[in-house]
Formats: sequence, C-alpha cells, structure tokens
Amino acid sequence: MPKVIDETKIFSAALEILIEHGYEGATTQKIAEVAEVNEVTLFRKYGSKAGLFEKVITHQLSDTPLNKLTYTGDLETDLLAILEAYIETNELHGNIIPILLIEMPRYPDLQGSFNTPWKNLQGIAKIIQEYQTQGKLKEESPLASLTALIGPILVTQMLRHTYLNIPIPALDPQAHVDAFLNGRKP
Amino acid sequence: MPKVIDETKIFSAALEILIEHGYEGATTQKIAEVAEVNEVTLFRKYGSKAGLFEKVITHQLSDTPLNKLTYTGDLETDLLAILEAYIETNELHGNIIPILLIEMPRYPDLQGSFNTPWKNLQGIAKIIQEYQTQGKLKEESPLASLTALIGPILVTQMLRHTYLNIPIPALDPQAHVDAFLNGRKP
DNA sequence: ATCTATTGCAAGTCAACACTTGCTTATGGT
DNA sequence: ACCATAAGCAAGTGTTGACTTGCAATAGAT
Repeated sequence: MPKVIDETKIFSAALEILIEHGYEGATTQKIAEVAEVNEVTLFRKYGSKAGLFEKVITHQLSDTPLNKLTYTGDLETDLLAILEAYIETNELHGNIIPILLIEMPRYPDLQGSFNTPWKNLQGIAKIIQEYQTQGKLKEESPLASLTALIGPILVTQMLRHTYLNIPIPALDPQAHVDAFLNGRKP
Repeated sequence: MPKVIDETKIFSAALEILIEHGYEGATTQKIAEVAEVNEVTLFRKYGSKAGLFEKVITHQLSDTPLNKLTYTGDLETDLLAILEAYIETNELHGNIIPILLIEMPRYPDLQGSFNTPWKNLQGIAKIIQEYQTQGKLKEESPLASLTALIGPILVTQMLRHTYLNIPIPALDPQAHVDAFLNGRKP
C-alpha cells in the first residue's frame, strides 16, 4: 500500500539470496518475500529477473571497500589495504567475487553486471603497476601479481564457506603480505 | 536395445555438463542426450539426480593427476608437480575444484560427493607438512601453505573461464614456485 | 531355445518458476 | 479535495524439470 518502496531493501535481499543460492536459486518469489514487496512489483520495476540483477549488482557493488583504494606510495600499506578491503567485501557479501566468477559464464544475462566489480579489480591492478614501474615490485603482468595476492584469500574463504567439518585457518593478512613481498622483490 | 550400456560415458557426460552449467543446469535430459542413453535409464540405475552425481564425482575424480602425487624429498620438484597436477586436472575437467567449492554448500546432496576431491587436497597438505617438519619450509598451517600455492592458479583459471574480453595471462608454474619458495623460506 | 534382466520409448504427473493481466487500494503532490 | 501513480492481490499462462509407469524389444546366460 505504500506509494514508494525501499529499493535498497530489494537490492540487498536479492544479493543476499544470489550469494546463498546462486542465480537460478534466487527466485523472484524468494526475493520478493525477503524484501517484503510483491513479486509483481519486481517485474514492473525491472522488467525481468536479469534486469533486476543488473541493477542489483551495480548498485550493491559500487561502494565496496574495494573501490576506495588509492595509491599512497607505501607499498606494504597499500597491499595490506587491498587484502583487508577484499576480506571486508567478502564479509559484507559472503564470497561474492568467486560466485560471480563462476556464475557469469553460465548466464549471459549476468555478463554486463560484472563490469562494476571488474573495474574494481582493474583499479587495483593499476596500483600494483605503479609500484612495478617504480621498481619496488617485480615486473610482471599486474594481473599476475593481483591473483598471487588475492588468490590465497579467495581460496581460503571459499573453503570456509563449504562448511566442511574440517577447520580452515583464517589467513593472516600481515604474514601473507610479507610472504608476497619476499617473493616479489625485483 | 543393447543389454549393457557404457556407464563411463554417462559419468563423463554428467561431469562435463555439471562443469558447464552447474548442478541445477545439469538436467537429466541433457545428460541422457549427451550420454546417448534414455533419461529413464538414469533414474533406474541411480535412483535420483543426486544419486547419479554422487557416483559421477567419486568415479571421475578418483584418478586425477592430483592423487598420484608423492613425497620425493626434493621440495621444488614436488611443488612444481603439485601445481602441474592441479593445472592438468582443471584442463581435463574445466575448473572443477572451484565449481564444487561453490556449489557444494548450496546443494546438500553434493556434500558427500566432495569427500574424494577433499582427500586429494589433504594428501597434498601432508606432503607440505613433511617439508615443514624437515625445516625446509616455513612452519604454518599446511592448509595455509596449500592455499598460498594453489590460490593464484585457481583464480587465474577462474578468470580465464569467464570469457571476459580482457586477456588473462597464463600463470607460469616455475616462476610461481620460485616466488612461493622465496616467501616461505623458514 | 528359452527365460530374465536391462534398456528404450511414449506418455504422463506434479511442482516450481518466470512472467502477465485485470482490478483494487492507498499515498503523495498539486 | 483530487488525481495520477505506484503498489498490492488473485488468478492464470506456458514451460521446464525431476521422477513414474506400462509396455515392447533385445541381448546374454543357461
């Protein structure tokens, strides 16, 4: 009955369910229920499920800690900031990055939606490249450095989300940065 | 009309489709079509879709390069072998590890199926632990070392499977092992 | 040659999902 | 006070998916 509904509630509900159940599993019914709006409203506002998720992903992922990162000139500080931003993002929306990476190729509808998170990653690659040209970091594809930096956390958190009965130790950002730097001195 | 059908054909078809389309997207129709058997046969032999996939995963993943790895005493050789086994496994069945990691928590049916690949990972952790106790590798949770070793390839290959229009450089195993070792000297 | 187990085939059931339509209701702007 | 707009509600459509059933065909073991 209200004239205007809370769109952010729709967005956060949709993202939450996407993360938990995947794109197929994120049914419009469930989203409507969690967001406390009528299912029909979703179609009237966004046209289709794909249209909804395009807005959801761009909106919800446009202000993660990951795109507030900047180049400071202090390599170790920046690497730590990158790691912690990634961890925080994943704590906010559990495991969103690998989930998008897996689901994207399956559903072409989602392809456009990945532009936002992808720009974040490219921004980080730029920061790394800066340090490379300064000779503070080994010369290699910045994406290679980025995957070396982020890969281990990503896997650790994926393992932790599987709810296996085996305890997965949390990754220590400082130790990881140290190891990364030792391996990547020019 | 034949009396006995080729079960391995069913298994490989099912795994291939699982990888490409996920668990939900791997419909019994598609599997039957690719495996060239009647859909009804699947239900008669395996009872349900979940039952089918339990057999599929244990069978198809019980002889990957990943569980032929052994401790040789030469650290660098073994690390390289681990990396290459992982890469080969993923080339055989595209990206299977992260896909299972993502899909498992969604479908409890799959939980049992992950036992086989999980044992592989634990076997590798054992090898790493051996080198740690010998003082050839930094002491830390073997799983932490393992994720540091495998994480970067896993992410690289996930990115390559997204078919973004951005070229993702392949990871150089030797360079990665070198960096890993530099970072993990005791 | 015969019997039996395994498969194919056709048809169907039941549920869920994306999406639509027609109508009503309330609210905010004027 | 009024009206346009946005939302709710009920019902329905068409499709697809997992799974079932009944029957016919065939190949292997005896």
